[in-house]
Amino acid sequence: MDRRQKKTRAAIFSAFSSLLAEKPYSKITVQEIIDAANVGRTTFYAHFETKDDLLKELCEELFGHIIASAMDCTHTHGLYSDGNAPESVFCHLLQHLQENDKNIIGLLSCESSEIFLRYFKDNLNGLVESQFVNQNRTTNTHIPQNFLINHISGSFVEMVLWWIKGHMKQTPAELDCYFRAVIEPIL
Amino acid sequence: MDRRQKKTRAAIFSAFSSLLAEKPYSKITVQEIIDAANVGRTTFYAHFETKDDLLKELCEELFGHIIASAMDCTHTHGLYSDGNAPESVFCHLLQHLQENDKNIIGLLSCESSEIFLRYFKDNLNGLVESQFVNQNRTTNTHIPQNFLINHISGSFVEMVLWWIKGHMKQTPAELDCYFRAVIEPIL
DNA sequence: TTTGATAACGAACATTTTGTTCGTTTTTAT
DNA sequence: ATAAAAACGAACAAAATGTTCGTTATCAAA
Repeated sequence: MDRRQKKTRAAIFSAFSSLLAEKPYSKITVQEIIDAANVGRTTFYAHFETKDDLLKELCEELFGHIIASAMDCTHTHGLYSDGNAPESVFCHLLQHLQENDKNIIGLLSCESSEIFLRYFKDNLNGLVESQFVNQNRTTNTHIPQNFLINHISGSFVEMVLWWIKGHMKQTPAELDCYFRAVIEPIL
Repeated sequence: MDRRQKKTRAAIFSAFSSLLAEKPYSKITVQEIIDAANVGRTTFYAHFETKDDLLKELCEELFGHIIASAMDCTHTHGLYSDGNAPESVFCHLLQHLQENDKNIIGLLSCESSEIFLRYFKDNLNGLVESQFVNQNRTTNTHIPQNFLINHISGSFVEMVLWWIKGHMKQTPAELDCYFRAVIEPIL
């Protein structure tokens, strides 16, 4: 990709993120994004069709990154299969979040966080599912597998939201411990 | 409240709900709501400040109803404290949803369902919390109580979403059974 | 270092949406 | 029957959207 394109793309993402920190998504106008990013009106529309499109692309950049990294992680360690190794996927994810790459925390704690959470969960669902099918599970056969998958990824995302809303007082390891406590008993 | 006010309020809510079934919240204009509801522009703005305000009021009407009814339910039965009575609060909630009063299912299955889910969860959190404090719990003291509260209401809401997205194949009793299976082990 | 391609730019534009004002008509509650 | 209040519609300014077009600046590759 052309260096200029990368630059404006980054500028728009950055401006958009900043704006999200101060006002809800619905109140942000394209004009404001343009001004904050210091790009021409035409340029904005050359990159993104609409504001919604911009949001979608930002999410893909954000979560594609994190989930891909977690995917690698699951190749070596299972979901939670091998004892209590701190290298569990969920702990890995939490650490990744804590590093706050691309200001993901800012976005997950802004007024419009639900939008991002939904993207997050959709991506996570795929990851959890891919892990589940590789596991030969014996218990709880009366409960649909995709119910469990949904429960796990849903709970995780809700936990992350709780964590961030409480200003991230806990360490990833602590959180992981909590999460184990509510998930492992049902596996 | 004046009969005329009730009528226009209902007409606007109804029109808004119908529109949500066909397009996402962000793409719905006040003009469309006005046209669908057959009310004057001035009238709309006499009732609601903005589209967001309309959404908020609708949610309050929807969930205030359901949660209040569930609150009554918790006075007789505890959260899940008394064995496996089918009259548990969660089962009650699910039944209430299934009745589809005020087309709540339509709203929870539309493209913009996340918005409603968030309101739902916020209301539910209060309900779960009020039940928790009345319980003298002994186990899992190392896990923060509000983590558990968040986990329970979060999981419930995610389950409801999963249920609706799968076209509500399960009965409320079945769902309640699944939910018990993932929640009771940690209580 | 030239050069052809392409990205960014800004000004201008029609169109849509928003939110408000005001005078009139209709409906309500008493 | 009547006074109060609600609904109405037309008209309006202001703001936001999305597109066009000709110009300028930057890039990548020869």
